[in-house]
Amino acid sequence: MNSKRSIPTLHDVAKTAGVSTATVSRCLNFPDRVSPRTKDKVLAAIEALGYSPNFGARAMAARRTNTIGAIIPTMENAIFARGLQAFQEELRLHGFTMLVASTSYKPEIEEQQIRSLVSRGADALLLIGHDRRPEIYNFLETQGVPALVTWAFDPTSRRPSVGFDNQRAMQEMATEVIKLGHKKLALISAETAHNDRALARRTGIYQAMEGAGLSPHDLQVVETSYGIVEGANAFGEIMSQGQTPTAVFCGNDVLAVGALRRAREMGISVPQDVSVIGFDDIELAQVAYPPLTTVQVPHREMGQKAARALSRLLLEGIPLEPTLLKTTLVYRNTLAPINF
Amino acid sequence: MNSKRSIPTLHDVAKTAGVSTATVSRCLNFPDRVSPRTKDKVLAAIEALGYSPNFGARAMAARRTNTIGAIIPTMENAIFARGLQAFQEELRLHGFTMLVASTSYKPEIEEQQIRSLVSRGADALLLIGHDRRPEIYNFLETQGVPALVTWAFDPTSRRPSVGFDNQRAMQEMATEVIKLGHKKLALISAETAHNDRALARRTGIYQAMEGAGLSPHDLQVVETSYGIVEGANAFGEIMSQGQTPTAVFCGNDVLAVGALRRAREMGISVPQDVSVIGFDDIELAQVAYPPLTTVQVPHREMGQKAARALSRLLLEGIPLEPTLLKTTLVYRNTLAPINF
DNA sequence: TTCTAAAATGCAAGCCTTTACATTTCTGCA
DNA sequence: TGCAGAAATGTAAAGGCTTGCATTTTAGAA
Repeated sequence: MNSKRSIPTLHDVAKTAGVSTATVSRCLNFPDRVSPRTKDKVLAAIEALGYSPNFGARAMAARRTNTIGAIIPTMENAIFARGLQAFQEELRLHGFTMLVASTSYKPEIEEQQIRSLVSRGADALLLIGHDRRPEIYNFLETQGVPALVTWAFDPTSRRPSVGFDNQRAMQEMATEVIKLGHKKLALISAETAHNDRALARRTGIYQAMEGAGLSPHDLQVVETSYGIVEGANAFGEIMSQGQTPTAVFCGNDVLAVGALRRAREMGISVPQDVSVIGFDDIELAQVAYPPLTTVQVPHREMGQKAARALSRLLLEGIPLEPTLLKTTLVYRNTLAPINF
Repeated sequence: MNSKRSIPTLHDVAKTAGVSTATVSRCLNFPDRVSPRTKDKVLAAIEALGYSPNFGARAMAARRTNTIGAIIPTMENAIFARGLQAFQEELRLHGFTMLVASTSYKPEIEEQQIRSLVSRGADALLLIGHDRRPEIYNFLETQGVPALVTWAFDPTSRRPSVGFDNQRAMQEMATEVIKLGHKKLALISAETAHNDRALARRTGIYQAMEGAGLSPHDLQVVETSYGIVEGANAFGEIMSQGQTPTAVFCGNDVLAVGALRRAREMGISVPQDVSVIGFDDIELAQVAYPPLTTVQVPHREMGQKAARALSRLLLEGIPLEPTLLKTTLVYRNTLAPINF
């Protein structure tokens, strides 16, 4: 019986409170345009009926959903989980809800997800990295859905982003490493195919090498997918070649932790025999043994600022501004000078 | 000019394709109820116009949003990130999108978020744990929004859940620990106030102790909030008392990793001087040093099964069934017998 | 070729809220 | 008390899609 009673509508509330639907609507959306007496009646009716506004109708009439979509590779990567968490918390403060979709790093899935979230009524989108087909950007434009790029900052791109300069950050780190005397280098990179962040990090190393007069051939690059085991295998591969490097950069901390583990298994001491450098500074980095030298990225700050920028755009019409966040080199125990 | 052109509607597509709106709609929703020739025309029109269905209208007309809400404490906790990731992936396979909200472990925020997601049109909800006010469950019922509880399994509750038995899992682990000769125990617990999972885990230890004839007084309990540092501090507190335990249970792996770290700082050897036991088996546990003995929980499986159950309910009307998932004891290097 | 049943398509009524505009009710002052 | 202007409230249209039902087209059998 209870379950058969249909869901109460604005109309029911209006009838119960003895007012018009317009008044009830105003009560909800502009409480001070309504007299206190009426407001009380209406709120009582809402309470009594257990009314909750119908989302579809609301979205249609108001032409907005107060929902923002976020499309990331995967939440299992702590950097995205952390950033999204901050993003969502900040969004909530401004009255927005977060829709989440993931791509497993596959561009086709990302396209689908973008379309899906747009047709799901997202008022705006958070995207990772700049690298996608222009058609997608066009689609977003015709649909009138603004998109903000994060986790990357490309000064040459005209699309606004809230992020950090992957290339510069890695270049700084590599410069320090080279200063310590390292000349034979390796990089365990995430797959660069559709990942401008991974690409930028690699480029950063090349630039540092060039600046120090090293040949690009002195960097051995292995690309691998994401995961501790994958990092371990890549490290194993690198260290079984003839010419072993003295410093191994890793595209992210997870790969680095894998490298560390394989090093231990192979009886290679870090940093005595080889230095290992991570990227991101997630929790894992400080828990790893030995604690990992890495590049600290302000993931939470990024999520928060992205949310703020988007709310301001949607609520006040303030256009998105490119925002560059700072990264920091974190020296822990996996990097040592070459003449140890 | 381009940007001024308004967003195309179903009607525009119908006109362009020379068919009725009903046909276009069917093309989108029941492709095989439409002749191939017509379908081609319509799809071409959709493509040409860059049409994407209006969500609000769709939701209103169809009385559903194909959106499922998930309300978790925080994505920064890897167990939830992992579970949600699997949840979202599976949801996508069935055509649903995931709305995410987080509570920071605060019941008031959870209530708000539940209301918020319901009014955001969530067709169903994923919730963590059983413990919440009956009013909330009533609200969900009047709104006709089914909710599925996860991360917990309470055989006495009539609400369906897809989860595991926290109490039983911890009891099994504690029984093993006691078998190894440990008699003085400690527990670094997550806050139990609004967390039935934490409570159940504690109860599990008490039950194992009772089964082995130990007094409840032989378990020293410290409650703390989530975090590595928090775990470290709790461990420090426990080990500075007169009566130090020989085994320290931790409510989760993160706390355990903190304990491990503080142990090292204090010069306490694990497991020689004291055993440390985690819960969850997240990545951190295997990376920790020494690798952590813990309880493996099938987070991904849980997310996936929850998604399946909910899709089946929404798509085919198959009611939710309580589903109990198995946990496993994972022996690594932080647990040793007492007469080491 | 004609007829019938099935398949494809069209028509039009909702779905529930917001909001511009119209109307009524106050409030305060002359 | 009467009146103007402000405040509160009401009326009704609009918003884009789905879907039950009606109609047309098609395919296959006679």
